[in-house]
Amino acid sequence: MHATTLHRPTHRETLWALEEAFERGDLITVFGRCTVDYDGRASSTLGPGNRLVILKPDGSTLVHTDEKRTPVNWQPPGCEHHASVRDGRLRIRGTRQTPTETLDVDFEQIHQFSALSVTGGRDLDLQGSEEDLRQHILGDPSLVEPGFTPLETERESTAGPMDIYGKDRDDVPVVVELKRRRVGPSAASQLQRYVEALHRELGDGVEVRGILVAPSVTDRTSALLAEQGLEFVALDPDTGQPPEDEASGDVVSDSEAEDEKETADEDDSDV
Amino acid sequence: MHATTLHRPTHRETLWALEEAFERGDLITVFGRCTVDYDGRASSTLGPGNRLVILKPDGSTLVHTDEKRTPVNWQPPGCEHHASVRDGRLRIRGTRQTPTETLDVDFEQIHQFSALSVTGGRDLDLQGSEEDLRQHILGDPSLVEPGFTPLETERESTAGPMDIYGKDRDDVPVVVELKRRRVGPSAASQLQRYVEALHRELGDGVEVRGILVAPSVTDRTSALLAEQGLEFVALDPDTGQPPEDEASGDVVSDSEAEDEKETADEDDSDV
DNA sequence: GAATCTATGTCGTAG
DNA sequence: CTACGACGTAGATTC
Repeated sequence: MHATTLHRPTHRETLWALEEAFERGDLITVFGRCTVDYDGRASSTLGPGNRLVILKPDGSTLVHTDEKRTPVNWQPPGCEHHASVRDGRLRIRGTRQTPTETLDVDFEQIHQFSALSVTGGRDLDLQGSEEDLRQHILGDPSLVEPGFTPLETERESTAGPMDIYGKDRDDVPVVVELKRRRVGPSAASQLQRYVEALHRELGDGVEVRGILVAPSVTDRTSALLAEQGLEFVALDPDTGQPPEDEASGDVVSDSEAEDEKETADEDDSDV
Repeated sequence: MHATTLHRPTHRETLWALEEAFERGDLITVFGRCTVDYDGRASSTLGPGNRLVILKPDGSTLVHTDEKRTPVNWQPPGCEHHASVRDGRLRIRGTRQTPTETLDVDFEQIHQFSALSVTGGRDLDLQGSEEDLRQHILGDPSLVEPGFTPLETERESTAGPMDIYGKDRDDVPVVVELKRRRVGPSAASQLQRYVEALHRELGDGVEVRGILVAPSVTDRTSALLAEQGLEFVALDPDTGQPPEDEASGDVVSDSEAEDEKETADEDDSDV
């Protein structure tokens, strides 16, 4: 692990440092006053200002201002970084193909340069996804409704793959569409497409049910589902259980507060 | 403008520096070996590794590894930053309400701390958006089809607002849905929802046309549109013209190459 | 590569 | 606040 930092380097010093950092595969940050030009799927220009530019060894490029989670300009992974000095000014260019896109960062002044070696520990363990919800249901299909039997996941149709395909207690085909959060109209339409595709596949005379499973649903979407003869089942992706009624108050255990107290002593400090 | 950097600071030194930086409203970067725990809409844990942590004065928090454009963990704007030292270890916590979410970054080792004052120049000028496409069409409605007359944009319906509402040469109502890029099935469904809503509003006997305008369309979506009696018009959001046939080769002007040559001299350098 | 869908999507805007 | 849709969405998966 190493971290090199240059304070107020010249444009040319930064170019040298960039060359070495590219070579080492470092994660690079450049803080300075710059303009940004992007051209590709769309195009944009950004006037002069102080920004934090991040260059990752996988080709990702991020230009961050002091606001927002999303970079003001960027380049996705796989782009090629290229730095140059023209008329004494540093330019960092990121280019990619398919689609052809170019991002130019032109520096007026460089306040800080850093090259950081970032390695290891990249795998995230995430819970509460749509996949979790599916596992809950496959483990206990009656969560959808008593007598429901899943037959297939990702079953193909002309409208694309459906989340869960199965039959109800009366052997009526059922399409289940899962969403990890409150659903809007697009989810109802998506389910509708699958139901229609199955209708065509199995014959117009065959009944096909469509069930949308999500923690909750908006009013308009609820109406849309009713119109289309689709059903809704409320399930939480974390627990696989029907979500708490919003009227019920939160029950908070006091164990966490005790932990805080235990670890606090005069050597500890807060900001 | 200022930029303070600490090289291999202690956890406690970093805490002090954080306090001052929060106070000043700086953009903060902390590079170090850390673990990350997130709990909120979903929940996740991330084992030890070297990462770049960015704290913005608007409350945004980003944890970046050496890969991907998207941070491995984050907190959106509006969250509150809080730093503390427990048992000699720095913890940075970001919390927000609605929804309740907590992000904890626990440091084993801090390789570098920086506080940067980032101000001004935040306005981006972006071209080639859906709004551009709309302007092209309103300026020359015949781009959709000869005789088309736009009557309203963002016209409300029970299915939500439609991009352009108008009439064709025979006074038949037309819903136009705009997309800035190649469209998939969801766009067809969206248009279908609007057409159905208009049908109900104007009476089932009234003919309503739906036209999807985008640079191109996938095959399955094309079939979906045909089934539903919807139409497609190919237009490029940049030019407002029918997109080039993919068979036609790119015509590249050589002016850029000349520019490069002009500005290149022995003082200039590339990486 | 193209197509399709999920996402702790994020972001803007209207109600 | 919520709802709804756009986004240079990014990212994963499948074909």
